[in-house]
Amino acid sequence: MPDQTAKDTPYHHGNLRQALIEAGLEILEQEGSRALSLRKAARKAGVSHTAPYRHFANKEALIAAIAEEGYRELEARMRQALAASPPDDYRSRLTALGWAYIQFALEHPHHLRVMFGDFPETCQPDAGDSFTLLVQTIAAGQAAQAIVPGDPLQFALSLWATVHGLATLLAEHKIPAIVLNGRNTEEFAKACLQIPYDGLMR
Amino acid sequence: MPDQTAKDTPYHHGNLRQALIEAGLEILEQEGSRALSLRKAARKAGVSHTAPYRHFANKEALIAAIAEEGYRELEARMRQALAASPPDDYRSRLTALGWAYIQFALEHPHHLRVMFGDFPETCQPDAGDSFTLLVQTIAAGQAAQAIVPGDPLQFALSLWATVHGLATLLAEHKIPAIVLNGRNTEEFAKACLQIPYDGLMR
DNA sequence: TGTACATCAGTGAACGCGCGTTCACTGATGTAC
DNA sequence: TGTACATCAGTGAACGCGCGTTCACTGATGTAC
Repeated sequence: MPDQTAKDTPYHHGNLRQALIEAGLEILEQEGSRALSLRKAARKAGVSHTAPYRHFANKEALIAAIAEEGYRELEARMRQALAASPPDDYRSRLTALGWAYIQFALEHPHHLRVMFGDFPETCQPDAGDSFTLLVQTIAAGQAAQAIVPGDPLQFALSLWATVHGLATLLAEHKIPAIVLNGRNTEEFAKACLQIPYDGLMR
Repeated sequence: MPDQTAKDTPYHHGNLRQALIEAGLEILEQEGSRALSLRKAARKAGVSHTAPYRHFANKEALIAAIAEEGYRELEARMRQALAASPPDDYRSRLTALGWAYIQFALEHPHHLRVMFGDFPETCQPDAGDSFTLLVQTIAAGQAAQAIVPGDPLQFALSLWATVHGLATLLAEHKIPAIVLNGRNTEEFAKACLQIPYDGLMR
């Protein structure tokens, strides 16, 4: 085992793969996805610019790993949000899911961009699990007679679109100030989510 | 006036600014936003790579012009969609607006990306006019007692988010195949839009 | 109608940069005996 | 417990590339007289 205290730059990094992913995430947060490069991630991890090739076949592979990390984080947040909301209030439960998604987007806008388009075919929709979470919540709501009958997949996708759209528009600051109307983001986002619950038409 | 037929590469291009914007759009469609460069646009327009600086201060300025072109095109499509739908059926009118938006996204996914984030602070939300179109439609629907009372800005934003989310998810192929369930895109998208009209909760 | 000249549009060489990827290499690690 | 050696992780030089931007320039245009 190398003496990490005496010589704090051991030849073997120890966990370079994860360190590169985290370096990539930092670059993403600080400089955006266009600045993300293998060389910069290596530099940030304190390693020569060819070392990443021990762990990733090429640049795309690093990006894919970063995207996967995002899917995992997003799903974890959504699970936590569900766990923390009242078991029988499906309106709250759906809102909690949506708000968790939006919070992630606001905290990591560039990460979200890597996950959903921006890069080539790299990132497959591994968002599957978070989506399943939403479908299950809707199905449970239907079983409890709290949600209208109908295809839960279809419902889930419509809600997902609303939340995803809201998340990206908020994260990119594309919401006109007039609409926000002085409200904070949470208040505003949750108000937007109410609309598909109750419906617009009469 | 230069003899364009005898010598078809006149020294003066004529309308280089617009030609560069169109070259940029072609690059966007064919190779995506990461491949968009001033030099490539110049090459495509058949001009030296420094010529663009006569018309754009820098790369960002070209990108901003391309984004603006997109806002204009999107607004035009939405206007046409409104004009072509029954004046008193607000459900149809809203769906027409949404479907026009989604069609634009499907035909020009990379253009949409340039318009809504992806690039730095370049692109301001000049989408204002298309958004206004939506707000007005909702307000008219309320005046006609077809739409529930409430802040039309809030309603518009929620619908916009749904449509925008649907558009980006479809354009990036992030919709799980199970959800599409064999339907074509139009059918599917319009079904998604019905949900905020009628509401999920009961 | 013809000419001088200011103005404008486009040119091409040059700059410095960071990138992805390859290659032959060297240092560290751990396992078999 | 000690040593040989295969294996693995990281190095550093080198490649070729396309990029944004600058600069002094040249060719074309149109207007004033």
